[in-house]
Amino acid sequence: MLIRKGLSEMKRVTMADVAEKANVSKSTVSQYLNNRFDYMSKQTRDRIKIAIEELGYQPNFVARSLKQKSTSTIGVIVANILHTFSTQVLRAIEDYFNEHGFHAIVCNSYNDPVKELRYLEMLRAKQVDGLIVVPTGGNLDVYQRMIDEQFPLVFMDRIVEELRVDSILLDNEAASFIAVQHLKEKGYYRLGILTSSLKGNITPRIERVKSFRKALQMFNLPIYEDFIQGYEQNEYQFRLKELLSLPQPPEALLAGNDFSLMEILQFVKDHRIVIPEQLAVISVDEVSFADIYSPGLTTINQPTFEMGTQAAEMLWKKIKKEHNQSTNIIHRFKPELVVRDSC
Amino acid sequence: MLIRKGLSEMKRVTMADVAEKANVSKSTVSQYLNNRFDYMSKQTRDRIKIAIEELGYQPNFVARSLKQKSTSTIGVIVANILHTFSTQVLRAIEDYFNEHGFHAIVCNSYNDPVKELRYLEMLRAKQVDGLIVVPTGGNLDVYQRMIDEQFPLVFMDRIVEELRVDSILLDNEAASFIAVQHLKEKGYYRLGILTSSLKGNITPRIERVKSFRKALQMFNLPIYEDFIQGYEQNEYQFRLKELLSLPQPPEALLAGNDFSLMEILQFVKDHRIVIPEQLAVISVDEVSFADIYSPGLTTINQPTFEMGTQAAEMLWKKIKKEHNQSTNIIHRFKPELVVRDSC
DNA sequence: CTGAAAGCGCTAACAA
DNA sequence: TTGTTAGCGCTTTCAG
Repeated sequence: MLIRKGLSEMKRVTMADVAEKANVSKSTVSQYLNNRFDYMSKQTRDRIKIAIEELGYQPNFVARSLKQKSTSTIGVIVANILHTFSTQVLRAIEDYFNEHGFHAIVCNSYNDPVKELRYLEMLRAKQVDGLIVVPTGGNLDVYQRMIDEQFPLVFMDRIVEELRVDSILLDNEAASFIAVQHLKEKGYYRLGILTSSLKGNITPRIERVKSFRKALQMFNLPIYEDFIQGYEQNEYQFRLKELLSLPQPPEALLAGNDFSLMEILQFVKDHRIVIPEQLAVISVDEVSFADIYSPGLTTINQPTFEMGTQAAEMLWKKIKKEHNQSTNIIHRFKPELVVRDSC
Repeated sequence: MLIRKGLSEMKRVTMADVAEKANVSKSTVSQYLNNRFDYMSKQTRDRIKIAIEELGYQPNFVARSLKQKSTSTIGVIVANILHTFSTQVLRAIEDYFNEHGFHAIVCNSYNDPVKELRYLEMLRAKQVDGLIVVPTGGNLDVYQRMIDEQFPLVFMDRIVEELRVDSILLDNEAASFIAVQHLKEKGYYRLGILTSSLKGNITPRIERVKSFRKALQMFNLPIYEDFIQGYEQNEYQFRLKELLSLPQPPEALLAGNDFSLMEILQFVKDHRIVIPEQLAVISVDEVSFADIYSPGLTTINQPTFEMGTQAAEMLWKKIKKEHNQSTNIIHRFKPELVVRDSC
């Protein structure tokens, strides 16, 4: 892999070195490396093989990328890799692209459009072949330019109304409907949904809240606006206290995401509330401990792997030009109800 | 960003286009982009600025990488991104490198040396500037060559005896000692440790089991070999059944990792065992639900962020040649006991 | 203060 | 069947 020169001078082995050693030209070596054996004599092939092994030659993909205008690398920008949703989706994307010899550069925007912009620019400068992103909602102009250029792009989890981009989302309406239907069947009457901050227009939160209301109507249940809330991180505990101290508190709560579920469970524990007798609980997003918690937690699961795989496949087709770039299909995935004992 | 040619021909804007438009040479544009303004007249600077904006020029990092032999990209190979440990470490690495304008390509080896090898080769071919890896234990020759070449490399979580590589690990001995000490103080006498398969020589598992025995000796507690086990994934439940059906079952169990903890809690739930009265539980690795579980789970936490940051910093110094490449310091991080109610 | 020219390592016509 | 040649887009001496 390295050629020793003089005492300690090192130099990377290049294709030229291989060519020289094998007594052929660079282009022949290039042919060899790209498996174009069609017109190559067994002899030269062997000579090249030996030369490569003896020198420990390893191709320089960067040079190849420059020439071919393709890096076999994609970029993925998620909000925060610490969220289960992100990791599972990432795993699926990873697995898919690795099958095709591609790699992924992973970035966290932390929901900050400024960070997002920096990543977008660097990733494009690094010539990634495509991008899968959970968009913050900012940087419309940058995305629009990408769309105009037909740059392969797929959004996940969120919709940006102004942009025509194919997007992968949960069918959030179905999630809310399933929850309400299940709760009604179980005999609960005063239902609520609690999720993270509604500021910032995060699609899944907005959609779940909105369609929760719609579902209540549809199932002829009363709508208590107090029970339909997006809380800031630090207000959950005292707001829950208020909520459950009401003369007519909610009988059942839908946690709009795993974070909200944790907060609810924290409150339940601190106040020795019995689930489901005193408060029924159901949540969107599976959590690792749904099974082992007592009582088992009824959850509405997102098919995260399928969603990640689908995003990857769509991007792949765009990269390979097998797919029209400028569609904006919203792919909705059905959530799945897993009934346990919390409602 | 694109120049329209004829009817629909598109062409990426290059430095040459900017140079032409601004009436300067490519090298001047290059100077500009690299902030070498020292000897540049205000005029040319402005002209270049305008030309860049009007053309929507974006530098091609690949070309730059080829010339400079540095990609500002590192590779990270973890066993499985779905593990909490991996995500947290990854986050820390990400954050650190982004501060320095670097990006990370993330790969999952799934503990498979063959996959690991493929990744190593591709990442090197893509000319990453350094590598952080949780090694499978295979591919010794490849790593040895990297070491010989002084390629920036840091290991995490596992030691490969045969290789001189700087490594970041938990002080596993301390973890076992803390557990045994705490359990003894709480009055438990018959102690056990359960962890994942001991085949495959995975450092943390081996070390935790080994030092658990040592700790028992040190604290004058009896050693029951039956209670010191590495189970395969599918045998936990029936082995636990055997274990807890013994005339003298363990009074307390240390879960060697989060996976083992889940299995224990599953068993506990299925058999209505009361923690800590019938069985005390403590675990290495924090889990998200330690607080909200009833009873709260006493855990021995790894400082994952610090570990990730340290790995990143070490790699950074090696990349920047501020650090000797060929040391093999094992950095041990102290775990932290968080007492809750499960023992 | 700016430009000319060589070259990073590889690919791909086109020749031979 | 193999070699020659001309770049890919950028950086970097070295001249001017």
